[in-house]
Amino acid sequence: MNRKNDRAIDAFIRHKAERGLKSSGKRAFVVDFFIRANRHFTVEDLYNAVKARRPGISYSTVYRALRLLTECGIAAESMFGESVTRYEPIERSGHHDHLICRKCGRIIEFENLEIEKLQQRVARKYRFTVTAHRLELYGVCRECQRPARRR
Amino acid sequence: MNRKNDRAIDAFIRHKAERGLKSSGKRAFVVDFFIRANRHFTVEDLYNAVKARRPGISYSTVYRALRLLTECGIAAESMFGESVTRYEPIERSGHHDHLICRKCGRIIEFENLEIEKLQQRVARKYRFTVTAHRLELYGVCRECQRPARRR
DNA sequence: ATGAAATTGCAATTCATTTTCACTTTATTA
DNA sequence: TAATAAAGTGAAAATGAATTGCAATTTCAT
Repeated sequence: MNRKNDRAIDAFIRHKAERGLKSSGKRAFVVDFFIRANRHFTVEDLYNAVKARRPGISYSTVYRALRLLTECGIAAESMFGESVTRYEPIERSGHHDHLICRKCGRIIEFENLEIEKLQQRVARKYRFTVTAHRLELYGVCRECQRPARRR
Repeated sequence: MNRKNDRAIDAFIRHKAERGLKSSGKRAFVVDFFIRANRHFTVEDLYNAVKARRPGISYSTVYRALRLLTECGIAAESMFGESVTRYEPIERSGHHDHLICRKCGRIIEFENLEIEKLQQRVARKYRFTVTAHRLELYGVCRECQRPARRR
């Protein structure tokens, strides 16, 4: 949605102002690209995607942009037990969880409000204020099971 | 209690046999210590705890022991968005999830069968076979909220 | 007891990520 | 608009957790 992207970009601009940061075309490009893509990226993924459209942006810049995006609440880090960190728009991460196939690496997103409600209930029980959560189910996806399987 | 530890140790011995591994007092000590402690450790934690009781066991040995424990299903890796990996007995990890305080780092365990059931339902919907899962709620724990409440 | 194979410790290596630093760009002020 | 202070940048170096190579040591089936 454009609305959502605009909100994210506003948040980024606000964050820049708060921290006394200056503008930069390169960083803006990365930030914009990330927000518009609206999907998860590893740093490498994002770097390559950005490079394809606009060469001359370094890894450092991508890392630094991603850090800012995380700080201002636009992106969220997620580590699926891999060695690399993935980043995804927080609007999404706030509302979905993941099924992760250990065979092919596919990541399926799902959301389930009932589970989220139960999570809140658990937190309340411990007088815990939840600011973020992560739910991941690891296993084997449908396709990877195909070679005939009983049960 | 003892039953469970025995089962874990049996599993380890079985795994050793399957893979043609030999015995080693040092490794056995680490494995035993981990199983008996029945809690989560970072590699460093475990290394230090082991060293206190029995010096002369290297980091490498701890790492390698932990890898074996993971391979044979006794331990599970879990990364709480920190830079280090934690390991915990899988008997536990299979049945509980975590509340993680972002202020003090405290980790509270909880279990909730309803959530687990819902997870299974989600998996079924996607024809996904779940072999492991992870649910973490991040936020601020009860104690860390107490002194707060500023002006 | 022998010898093939596993284990160990240390150092070296890997790999993702972060930081440093010399240089460039931005933006505020004069 | 020029001066200037501060942020941004890329490339390389540094960091830090985890892994690995290797020589020396230990295990164990024979």
